[in-house]
Amino acid sequence: MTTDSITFNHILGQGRVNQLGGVFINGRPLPIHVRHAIIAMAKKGVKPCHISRQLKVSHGAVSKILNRYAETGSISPGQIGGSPRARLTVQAVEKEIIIAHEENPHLSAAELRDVLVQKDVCTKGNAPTVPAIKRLIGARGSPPSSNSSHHPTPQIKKMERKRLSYSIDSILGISIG
DNA sequence: AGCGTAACGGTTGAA
DNA sequence: ACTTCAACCGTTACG
Repeated sequence: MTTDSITFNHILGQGRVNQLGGVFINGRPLPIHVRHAIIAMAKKGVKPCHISRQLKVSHGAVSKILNRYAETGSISPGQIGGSPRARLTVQAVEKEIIIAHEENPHLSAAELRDVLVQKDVCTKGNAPTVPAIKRLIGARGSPPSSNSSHHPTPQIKKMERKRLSYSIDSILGISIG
């Protein structure tokens, strides 16, 4: 354990030690395996304080990660640098869309998109486009599609799409494609 | 003792 | 190529 804890953290020279004796890198997210361990232990019913001591992670971080997981279901940290325009975790949005769809299967893609905005999961600016949502909910096993009237797809949508080409829309598109 | 939250110092990545 | 800026990070400290 002792030699394992130091390895590359020390080699890289960025490793710092917190009050609990755990190694962390200031300004950087915790390693993924630590996060996974936190979630796994929480699922087993381990109390947060115990998790904190066991993994040598500050209780503040444990609280934060646990809370994030409870709300979004996402283990990964949020997007750090990048564009000032809202860019949030794809997983969170994807999950929210699925949840919203399961809870309200009758809602249209546009309605689901609005729900996302209302839930503050994303904003009007970064919300995925209707086609993207349709693809997402359609790929999961809901086979409505076919017949009915196809949407006219206004030009403004095209503009938005261009603006969001770097955003979750494109990511969502390739993620589930 | 345990948990939530603000403050603090730090890094990242696009503009 | 360099600087700015806004988002997030985890630790620490306080309530």
